[in-house]
Amino acid sequence: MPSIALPPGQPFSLDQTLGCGQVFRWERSPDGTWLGIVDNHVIRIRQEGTRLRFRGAPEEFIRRYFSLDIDLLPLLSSIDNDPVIHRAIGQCNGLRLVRQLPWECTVSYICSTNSNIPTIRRRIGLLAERFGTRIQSGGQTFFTFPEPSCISCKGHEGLTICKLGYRQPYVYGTSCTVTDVRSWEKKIRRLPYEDARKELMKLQGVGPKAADCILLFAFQKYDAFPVDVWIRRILKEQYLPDLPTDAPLTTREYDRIRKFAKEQFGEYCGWAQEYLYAARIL
DNA sequence: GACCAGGAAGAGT
DNA sequence: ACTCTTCATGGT
Repeated sequence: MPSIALPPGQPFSLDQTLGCGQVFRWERSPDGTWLGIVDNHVIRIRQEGTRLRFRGAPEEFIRRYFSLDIDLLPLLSSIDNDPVIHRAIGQCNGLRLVRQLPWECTVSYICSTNSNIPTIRRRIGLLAERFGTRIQSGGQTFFTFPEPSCISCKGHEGLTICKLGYRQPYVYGTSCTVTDVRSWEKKIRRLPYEDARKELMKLQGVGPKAADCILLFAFQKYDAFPVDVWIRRILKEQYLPDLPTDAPLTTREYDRIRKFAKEQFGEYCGWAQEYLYAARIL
């Protein structure tokens, strides 16, 4: 089994990284081995101290997916600007943002609205089972995440068994809009954060929160700061006590929070968001 | 059964 | 440009 030696001074925690809620198609077995489907790879990976043992994809793919090329300590010290984020960083030692595939990430966060993580995971799994390509690995069957044309091929009723609820027409509509994933991806990647955000929000089912998640998790726009109910709660408790409690989050409040986060944490505020989110339960 | 979950669209104003 | 309502599903 191939392995990667993590260099000293380059913190990485597989459990923090895959367990923090940024990805939906990874599962941890009791012995600590994670199994995930990324693109057309069925990856099995475990961490033994400062060594990663893996199967199912080339080493370079693993390094890139887990952002092992990023020098984490300077990045963290750039956001480590107050006691609250300091504690979150301490609690989530070795958490890294991964580089998700844009199309899968987009559909995932369309499916995420007003839902909890287990439900989102189930929807993504159903989409793959229904429309993805079969992969055999280790005597088991898995499915890739489907291309847009595969999702839309049977009309929007074909999606019903995936139990997307009111998100079904959004996934269908967006699949019809993004016919050419490669050029779509290239177009978004080329744009700076604010422009890319506007472009993504043209897609059905993609609002401010989903757009920010897609930009942060799939396009490495690290100045994106997704605001969900948890982040809003944390910011109200720890930073902005005058935020309204339970009224629906308006565009103006969302933008105020984004602006605050950028000023408080800097150009890597998206990483701060993920540390705060991951530490929310602790 | 009420309430919540990594919100967004559409109508009405 | 703001406010209000509705949306489908599963877990607690």
